[in-house]
Amino acid sequence: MSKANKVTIKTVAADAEVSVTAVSNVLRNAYGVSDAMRDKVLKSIEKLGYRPSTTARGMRGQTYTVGVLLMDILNPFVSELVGGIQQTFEASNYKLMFGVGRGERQIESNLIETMIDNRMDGIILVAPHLELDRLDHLAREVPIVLIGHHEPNSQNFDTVNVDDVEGARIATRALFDAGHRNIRMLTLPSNNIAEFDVSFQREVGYKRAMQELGLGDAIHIVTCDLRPKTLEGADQPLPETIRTLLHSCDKPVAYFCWSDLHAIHLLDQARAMGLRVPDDVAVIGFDNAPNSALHSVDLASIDQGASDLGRHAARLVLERISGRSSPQHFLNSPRLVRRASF
Amino acid sequence: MSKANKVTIKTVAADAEVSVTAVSNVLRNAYGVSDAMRDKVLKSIEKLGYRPSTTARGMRGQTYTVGVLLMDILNPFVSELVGGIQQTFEASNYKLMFGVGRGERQIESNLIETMIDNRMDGIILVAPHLELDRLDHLAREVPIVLIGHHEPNSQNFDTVNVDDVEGARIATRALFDAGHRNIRMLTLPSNNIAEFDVSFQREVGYKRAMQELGLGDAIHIVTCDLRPKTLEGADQPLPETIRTLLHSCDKPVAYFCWSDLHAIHLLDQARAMGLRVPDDVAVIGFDNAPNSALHSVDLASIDQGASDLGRHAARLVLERISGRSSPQHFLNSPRLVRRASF
DNA sequence: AACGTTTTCTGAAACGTTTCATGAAACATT
DNA sequence: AATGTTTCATGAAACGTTTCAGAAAACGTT
Repeated sequence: MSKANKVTIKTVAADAEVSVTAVSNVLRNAYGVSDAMRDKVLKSIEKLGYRPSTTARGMRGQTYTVGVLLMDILNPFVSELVGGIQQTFEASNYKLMFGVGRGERQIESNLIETMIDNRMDGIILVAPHLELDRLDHLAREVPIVLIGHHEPNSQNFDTVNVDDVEGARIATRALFDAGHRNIRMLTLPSNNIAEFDVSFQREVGYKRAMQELGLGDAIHIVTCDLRPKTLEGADQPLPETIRTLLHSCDKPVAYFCWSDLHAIHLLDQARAMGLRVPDDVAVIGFDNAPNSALHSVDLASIDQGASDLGRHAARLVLERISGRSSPQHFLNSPRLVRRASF
Repeated sequence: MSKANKVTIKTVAADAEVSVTAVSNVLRNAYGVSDAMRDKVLKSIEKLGYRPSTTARGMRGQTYTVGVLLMDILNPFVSELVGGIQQTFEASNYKLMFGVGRGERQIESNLIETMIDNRMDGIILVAPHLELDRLDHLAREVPIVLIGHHEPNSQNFDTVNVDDVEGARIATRALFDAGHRNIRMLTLPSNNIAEFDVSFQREVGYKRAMQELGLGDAIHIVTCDLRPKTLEGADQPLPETIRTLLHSCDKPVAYFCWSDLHAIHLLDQARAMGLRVPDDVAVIGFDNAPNSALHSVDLASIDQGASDLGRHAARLVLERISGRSSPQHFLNSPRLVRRASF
């Protein structure tokens, strides 16, 4: 590829007739550069179209790059989140790079290692499947902020979440207030769930609400897996499981779903089976995905304020990069978006 | 953060009692290392948990990292694409890093620069809004493969596409064969569209099919913008525009939509307005998004074979990294997925 | 005028790799 | 036994930054 005409910090220094150090100082607007100096250097940089090499920077100082590890790319929650993160970063001079973990521990771990190998200045992890000690270990190497992962007592990294317990409570109570007593929760199989997972926290909220409503004996949690990652498409709930579920349960029934990912399919299958919504089957989901607002879906859902979460996480990681070491744990308030599904 | 115990290539060399060069050679399995040497070194690497620093590598040789620039993250087509890319990369020892351009030229350009600053070994661009000369310029710095961007004669980079013209023809003819004569196309406003864009190519295919079917006089292309990027959520078509569209046109009408992104909303609004599908309004989309298969959507669509495209692009970029310089332009065959929407 | 501060600037070392030039050892060919 | 060829191993230079230690200049204070 390219050859000679590579413009480095040396080229700039020569052109501006100053030292290399001076250019570096201007670049990082370090202390002790005169206005005259800055002008000269900036002019040369502009003229030559100079861009500092991130790899070279990484050898000594910062890379001005932050890594974001996403579990899966098609989750609508993730899209909104990313928007929030980007918004905050636009105002900074840090760059964002993303990794896509596809929900597999091994890939996630590799990606985090890669980010560290790239000397990224900080890392935002979205709903990682990693244990506390592993996270603590990583946090010793690089500032870490978690989104969608509950470790409210961790000392070495920050967390940003919606109050999942409260969100589940709100949904469950809303179903109750609408007259439902046969209220179930649909979530992921427990073999994939740990206490720090959002779905676990939502189960806690559901159970707590049921107790409070005097329905402790009616607590009923059913599970439905996502389709195995085919790499051919998005994660989708297994439609057969959902059909069986709907066939086998007494009507009327109300479902609080851990995610719109499931809720939309539940609603869809219910309608396909000719069940009346919300009279026979009522549903409230979680995440308020864009598709939930479609007329032919019309799914009520708990909104996390994902872009808010993204903005907060971005702010926190930038704070940590500039020195903060005390942990912060942010909890957003969930909001019920009412639609005709209950 | 971390302190002394940093394990570098020197540490490994010392531990294995060999030269630094030897370790480097083993790492890149270069020519001329004895089995004994390799064993010793690998053992030390394993023991010490050594990982080469990508930034340091970038200073001289390769970084073993490939960048992927996505336009927008929530497009279902993108998700499938990424799956395909990742699948191919798993077998290599190259890593992937993603950038999200949100369809804005400025952000896209910055991200590409960032990837070059990071000395990435190759770049895959998904539907970028960049002109040929700019791309040619970039291709001199780094191997480039484009997905969803038609420059079939470019000499300096590869392209990977579905045959968009043919896809549009298939859809248009399918509507014709179903008895429709009032066949329109719904696409993006032309101010955002260039000849290299997939939507432009689909327009070409639509027009060509109409000509072939003797409906040249009935060619009718209508446009609908996507919602301004609020950063608060996904791109969505403007519902008002779509409603106006449906109100104002004679029925029965058939729409070929440039993307399911629009088609799903068109279908949704049609049903919300009480129009009969497919008798009053027939629709065929493009991309075969996962949601199109929902019972309450049931949208026929042109499938691009996105994961195939991803695999091809990945292969091509790896080939270019290992030296190929002649251009390759791959065209996938589109496939109509029949559903009740027409 | 002498002295201490502060500001502004610089050369050189350091970061962790890869690559280059070179040489020693082993092997093959006469 | 002498000579060429391959294989295997190495020390040192190079990559493009940041940072360290310190010099020169400007400024304030006595």
